[in-house]
Amino acid sequence: MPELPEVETVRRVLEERLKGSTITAYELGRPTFYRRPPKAALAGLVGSTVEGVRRRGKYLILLLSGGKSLTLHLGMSGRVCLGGGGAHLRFRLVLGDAVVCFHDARRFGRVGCKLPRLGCEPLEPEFNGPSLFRALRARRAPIKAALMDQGIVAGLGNIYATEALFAAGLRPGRAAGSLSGADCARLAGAIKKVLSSAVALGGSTLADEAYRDPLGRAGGFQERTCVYGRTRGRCGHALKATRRPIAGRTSLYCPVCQR
DNA sequence: ATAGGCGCCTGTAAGC
DNA sequence: TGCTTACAGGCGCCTA
Repeated sequence: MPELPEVETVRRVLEERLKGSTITAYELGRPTFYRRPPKAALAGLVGSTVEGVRRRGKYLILLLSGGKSLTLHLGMSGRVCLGGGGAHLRFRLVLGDAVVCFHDARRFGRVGCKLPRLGCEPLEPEFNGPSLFRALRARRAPIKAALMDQGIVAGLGNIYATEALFAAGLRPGRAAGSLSGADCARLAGAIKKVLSSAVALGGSTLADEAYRDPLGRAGGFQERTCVYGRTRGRCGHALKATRRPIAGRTSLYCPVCQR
């Protein structure tokens, strides 16, 4: 599912391909099927030039001329494709010769939404052991739920929260506020390491093929996971699932390596 | 303010 | 073989 590394991979391709292009038309998918983007988000779209593509957490932001911008969220199954058609078309942008399609089978994605309050960008320097410790100290929720809370850290979902907790040797069910400064330093480092390695590999394309970059290329991180999607950990130990799901998600961990 | 649960969705896979 | 059911999960909203 598109998390920070997948969205960042999409961002890089879009920025490279679209920067400097002017939007000549757009098209909405079946409006009875997909909720219409807010009118204000579409106003003045045609004629605007793409000045850059940003990412904030799991949100993509097209920066447009005239101080405008257009946000995209891929949700669970959203895919951005350069050119071509395909099923489940939600939104299409035409920029001269270039065409960008947003396909969204499960309809959890968003176009033109307002950004909610988001926490730290985990790959920025302001995210570190001390800032993570401050953000978690008063929390009683399980650490994994806190990591997937976009208002605390922006961009982590089930895959990368699971992998980061393994890398830091922490169990997903542990109360967030019980982590020491040293735990937080280790965890912040693990998050940066896992995310940057996943970005370098172009994200994760799982068995369901839900994610591919805008040129149709699969990611490579799924082959490097230690825990997620495995029955036996990369460490060689049998993995366990927490007795109850955390934040509604099955949560795998290694009972030997994670304490 | 925080935490937990539900509903939204459909494609895939497992189960009978 | 063909049907039904469970599961996947990001996020907004609701309640306590």
